[in-house]
Amino acid sequence: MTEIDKGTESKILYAAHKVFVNKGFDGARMQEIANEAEINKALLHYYFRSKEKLFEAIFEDAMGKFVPKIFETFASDTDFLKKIEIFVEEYIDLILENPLIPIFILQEINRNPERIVNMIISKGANPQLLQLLIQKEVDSGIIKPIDPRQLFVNILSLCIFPFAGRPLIQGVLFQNNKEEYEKFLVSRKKEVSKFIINAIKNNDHE
Amino acid sequence: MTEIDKGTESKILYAAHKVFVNKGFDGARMQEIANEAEINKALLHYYFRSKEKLFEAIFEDAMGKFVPKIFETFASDTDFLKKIEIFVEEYIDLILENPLIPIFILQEINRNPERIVNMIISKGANPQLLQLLIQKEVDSGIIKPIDPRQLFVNILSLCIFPFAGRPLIQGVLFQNNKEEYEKFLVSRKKEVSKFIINAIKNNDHE
DNA sequence: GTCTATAAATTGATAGAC
DNA sequence: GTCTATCAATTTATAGAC
Repeated sequence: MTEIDKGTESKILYAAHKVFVNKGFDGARMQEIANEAEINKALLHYYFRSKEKLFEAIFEDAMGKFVPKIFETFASDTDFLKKIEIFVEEYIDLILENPLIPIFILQEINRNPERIVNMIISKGANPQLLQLLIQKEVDSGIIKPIDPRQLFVNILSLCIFPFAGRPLIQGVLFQNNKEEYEKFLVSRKKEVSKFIINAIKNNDHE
Repeated sequence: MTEIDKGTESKILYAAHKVFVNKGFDGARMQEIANEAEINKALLHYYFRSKEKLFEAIFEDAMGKFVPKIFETFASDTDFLKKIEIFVEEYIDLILENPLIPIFILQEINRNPERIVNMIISKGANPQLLQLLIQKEVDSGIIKPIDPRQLFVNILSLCIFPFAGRPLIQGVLFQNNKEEYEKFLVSRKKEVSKFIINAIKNNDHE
């Protein structure tokens, strides 16, 4: 806790977040969460019925922070290429503040793929709108012809993967230099949108 | 086993691969591996001392299939842009045959980041060479100025992420239509290299 | 090499006192 | 609400017969 004791339930949620995000559901231990929260293990079951319920609270919260954001930025009515710049910058910033969330989410959706879709839709995701919006840019000739879904997945890939694969890339490309990799990630905020815009901008158009 | 009984050790490795890749180390159970291999649980410990040792055999094998390949393609002496085409096509094909390996590797390197680096180097990865090679292309004006490491990470992101995030993307963008998503992944073999080449090709140059 | 039986340790969950 | 003590089930690993 950064703040001064916000009550037991908050302490539990904070501790559970830390442990689940680091270890995943299968690797997490209720005892470790209790220790982290500086309370007794039995109290976890008093506030949340089971490990599964406690996990769901944490997972839903993580999804809520990372999924709607994707669709919000693109729903604004700025210039499309500008929207990409803003999205990439803000999304990488968001992940920089919670660098373990991507691998946590990827891990858990693969462990239990069924529950995902409804959760996402309920959190306000509107993939159809986003696709139409991209298609409109293609039709008007502002960007080169591309399947909107491919572009969408490309954008997400470029933002998210470097965090999910961090140990690998940091180890191989940066001799495990944490600070250098941090800089590398920060500089991606500009590099990635440059890369995407170069890829799709239609130079014939004016 | 697709082939007719290759001996106990092979049966174990095949079964362990299946279970570990699907469930991860923490989620895997020795009993399930034994069932899958149609042998007794004690026999697992006879052939491999412990769950940890058995896991390492599987993990090393997975790394061996997916890491060296990255550097091999780029070491050939074809035209650089052609190399990107070939790499993207072949690497996506490789993952299509083992679609769960990416999330498996990402999950396990995050669970135990330390052991990674040495393993990769020992498998013949040569990141320095690849960086120099990209830098040469920049210097000669064939591709636009870019940090070689950024380009490298971009290529990997675009190839790997759509598999790691499959349940999410397939669920949201494809209403969970498995066949459609399969087609989408296959068409990425062409789409991704087009995207990358558009992004980096220097049109001023000739 | 392969099996049955079982040990030994871990872990999620509950009972019951305060 | 919070704690101690403990249950019950699971799970890795080993002993020992064949």
